[in-house]
Amino acid sequence: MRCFMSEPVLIAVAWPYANAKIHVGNLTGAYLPADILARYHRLRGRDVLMVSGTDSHGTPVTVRADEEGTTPEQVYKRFHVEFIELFQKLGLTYDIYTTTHSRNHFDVAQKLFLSLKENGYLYIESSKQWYSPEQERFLPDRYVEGTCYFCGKPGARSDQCDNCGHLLEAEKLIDPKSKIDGSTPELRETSHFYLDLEKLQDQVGDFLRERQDYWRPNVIKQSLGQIESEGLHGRPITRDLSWGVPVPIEGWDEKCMYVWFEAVIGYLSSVVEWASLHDQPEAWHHWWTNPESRTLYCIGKDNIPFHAIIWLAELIGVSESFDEKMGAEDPKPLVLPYDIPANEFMNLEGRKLSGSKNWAVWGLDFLERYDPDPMRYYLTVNMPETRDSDWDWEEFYQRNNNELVATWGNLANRVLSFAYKYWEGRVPDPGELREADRALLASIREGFANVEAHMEAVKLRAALQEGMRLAAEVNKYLDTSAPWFEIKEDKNQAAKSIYTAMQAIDWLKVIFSPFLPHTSEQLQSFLGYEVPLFGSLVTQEITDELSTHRVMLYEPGESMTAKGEDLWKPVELTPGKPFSKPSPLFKKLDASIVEEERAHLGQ
RNA sequence: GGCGAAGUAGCUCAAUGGUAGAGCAGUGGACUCAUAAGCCAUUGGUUGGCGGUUCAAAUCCGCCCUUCGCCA
Repeated sequence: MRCFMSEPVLIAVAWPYANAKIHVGNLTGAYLPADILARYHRLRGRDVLMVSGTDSHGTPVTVRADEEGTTPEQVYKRFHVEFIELFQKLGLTYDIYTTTHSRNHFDVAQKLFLSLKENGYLYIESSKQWYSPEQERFLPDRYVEGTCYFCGKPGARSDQCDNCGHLLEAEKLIDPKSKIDGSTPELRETSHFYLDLEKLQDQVGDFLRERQDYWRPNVIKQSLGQIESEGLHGRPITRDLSWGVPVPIEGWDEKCMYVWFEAVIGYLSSVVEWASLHDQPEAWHHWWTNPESRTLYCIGKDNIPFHAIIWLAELIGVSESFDEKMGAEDPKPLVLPYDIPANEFMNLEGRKLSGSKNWAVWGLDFLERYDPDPMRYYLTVNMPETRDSDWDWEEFYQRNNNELVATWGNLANRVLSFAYKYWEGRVPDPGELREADRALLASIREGFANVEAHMEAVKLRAALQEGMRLAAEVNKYLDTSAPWFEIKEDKNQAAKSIYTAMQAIDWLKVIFSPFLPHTSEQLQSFLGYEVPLFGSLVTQEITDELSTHRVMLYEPGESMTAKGEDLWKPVELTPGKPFSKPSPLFKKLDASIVEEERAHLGQ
């Protein structure tokens, strides 16, 4: 059983939707920055929980299931299993990666829905929707096609014409047909619950205004801009659909909650699930009702309104009612977002990513040919933190060879090889350090503080850049002290140089570990540590009354970060300590990969 | 159409009113422990365009162009 004594940090990661593979844009936008933050906070000894899961419900999943002649559940599971495989290979340390299709999520989502209703933030309104008499069910807009009343072209969806771009009113669509069986649907009156955003808008606006100085401008201004220009309006949060979380009200069990309303609740339900899987069912409070808790939402810019407005409004509206429903004697409100460091998008070779045109670099496909750390490196130095960025194979190749291999990997290799050769695999004893040695170590020490500042501000590319600058500084130091000369004259002098460089590498290993965990662990073992920095990822099948679902869990195990100590600081390397013969951390890539990879695009 | 973000060296990005900088690429050099890696030096910019405010603008204001996201 784990004890939670330290500062709670919840890393809430966007939930991938179960109808498309994950590409580098998804990774750099949300999933990778989340893991970098999670690992950093773990190193600080904080009580980190990184959570997410597959967004499994909604119309697109049912559309695909219909097309493939299978069930929505099978469709979501196929993607879900692939997502987990990718995250595991890339080393994304989700404490729990689950799904919205679980009994637990249903319970939590329904409790939250009822809390909002009881607190007066839901209302019912009726509208006209397409209904298929043949199938005896309502049809989503995208199931109905007809002729556009603007441009006269057939094949227009009932809500929008792809030909002329006009938004359409369903009633006016000419000759509507169901895409499923070609039958003619009719418009019928139907009722739905709406989230009363008008009632919550002042509280949402005030909350955002208080965070103007440290949230990213894109997030704050977009949300406030909408509130201040148009104001917020009620939004329907239920659907006439069977694949989803049923509305928990008598007479409404034919309807489901709308995915955008329900999936974000996963940030809460996954923590509840994590707690119960670890036999500490009350532990979710540590992150969700504790005023000390910091919740960071890692998302892409397309998700900003759902998090900075709608989810925020849900949390404010629920207040302590959810805790009450969970049986708390002294119920507390849910914790509101500490930060939402949304990223922009990543393009590919100058063009927008497009799954349907195969204009994408797919995560799993990439990892069949390359290692995870080079991908993590390139995606971080190119992270779209302030504007859209671009994946360019030439640049990937250059940065891998010039920066990872040449500056950092080669530094570790040259120093450890030299030390291994002349000191028989033991850390040399430096005696008293010289001025230049102390100066180098002082600047790495300063590096911890610099990188820390960037990490706390979620400026990950600047943080990694600082790490590389420090690695270059060690290279410069070596060139000046030139231990390969010293060794010929006076081995004691060389011992000082090599000890200093090894010490620097040991520290840089920590600084780089949130970004490059696989190679930092390799260094950890080369340097003779018996315990790894981080734990490992495992999967498990969970069966509940609803279904069976796979979860991925992070297990701290016996790792250094499991102890809850602050490891983000220089620790002295013991002279005489045994270490092993090193091998290169990174592979040098051949220039030919650029053309090969480019040839695959768009095929 | 409304809201928002972005446009700076060949490329990727810094620089919140005070002489436009860094890394990579390019060019030149000395060295050899290391994955021919590393180190030193160096070329390169009408800051998307036009206008305005100011002693001073990449930065503030207005209009326009281009790209992207959300909403209608």
